[in-house]
Amino acid sequence: MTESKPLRADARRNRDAIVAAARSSFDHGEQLRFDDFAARAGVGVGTLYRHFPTRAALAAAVYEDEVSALCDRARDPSRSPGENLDTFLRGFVDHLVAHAGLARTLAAIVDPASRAKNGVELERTVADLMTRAAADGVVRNDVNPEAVLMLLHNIGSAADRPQWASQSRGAIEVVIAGLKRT
Amino acid sequence: MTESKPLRADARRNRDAIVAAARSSFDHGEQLRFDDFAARAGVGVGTLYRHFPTRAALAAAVYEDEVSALCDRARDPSRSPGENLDTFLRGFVDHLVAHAGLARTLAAIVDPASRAKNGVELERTVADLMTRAAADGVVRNDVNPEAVLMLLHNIGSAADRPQWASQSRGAIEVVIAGLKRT
DNA sequence: TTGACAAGTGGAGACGGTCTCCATATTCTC
DNA sequence: GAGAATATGGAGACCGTCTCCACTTGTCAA
Repeated sequence: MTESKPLRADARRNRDAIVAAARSSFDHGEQLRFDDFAARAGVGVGTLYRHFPTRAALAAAVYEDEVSALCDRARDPSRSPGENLDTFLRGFVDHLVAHAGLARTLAAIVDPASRAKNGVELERTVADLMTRAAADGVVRNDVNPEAVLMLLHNIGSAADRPQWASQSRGAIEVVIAGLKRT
Repeated sequence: MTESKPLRADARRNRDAIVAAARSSFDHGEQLRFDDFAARAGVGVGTLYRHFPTRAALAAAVYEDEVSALCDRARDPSRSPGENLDTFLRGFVDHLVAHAGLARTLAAIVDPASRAKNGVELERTVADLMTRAAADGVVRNDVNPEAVLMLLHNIGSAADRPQWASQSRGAIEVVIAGLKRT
């Protein structure tokens, strides 16, 4: 929401270190005491609490970083719009599969509000990729981006089913094929 | 599972008092410290922990009592089988509506295992009521009890939607009507 | 009834995770 | 480089959770 003040250099550094440490231990499926995130990041507990008053706040920051990283990689000027869309979708699923522990942890901790907030950025990204690819004539223009987003969401929220990894890759290929102009 | 040893009289009394206290505070939506359940029941913490090692264990006991009470009231010899079935179904929903807080709390705490365990008793009761009513010729005999149970289950798990109470009563009337022999 | 043993009790206090507080340190601004 | 603003860290307060055991109560055979 409020992007407010620019952080002082050292504060920014510490914040980033904390988020990185949290991301890593979430990803490994570790169940840490909240204070331990501080130790992992090499900062004091006070610093941890100033930046992230609760576990959920920390998880939200990790989640936001994940979404941003994904969205940033979405547009590569050296590729065609159609390739960008395909690459993004495959990359999305690959990322989820490679970090299933992270996906599970975030699904369990992140609260609906920040989930929704970051969903907006994702939606904008997908919509943009689809619009460009459609303008280029390679994908259909009668598909709602939200429909695609819903499919992605369904893939993500099934992260604890057996066979999930292979099923996900199969599913995203179906989506990619389904988007192609016939 | 293991019904094991019969409790000593005082132990039984204490256990019942704890469950009653828990039921009451769950119902009121209170968020008590675990130790406080003991105080409410007028027993020591040690007694609470011996009977219920965890919050989930306590919730499971409350849940079991609820289901048993519901099932016990199911068969009234002074009524016809058809009336018994109708009464049971309406009573089920009335009970849920009257104790929405309890339903919510139990839904949040009770673990799937004990949910399943008590589900069996419910299913037996419903199946029995339906069989008798069908033998009496007042309801159809081509409906699976599990289907009815599924309808009941969905009613219970929607306990926090707005309009839930009136929608639930409407829904159960549809079920009752739908079961009648045409 | 009573004695003796098993069963059950209560609550002080150990334990451990969460969070606050503030003297000190670092960065920023001019 | 001085002063203001900002950020730090970690000792220890705080507060639920849970254990432990000296003591009480119930049970039952005699």
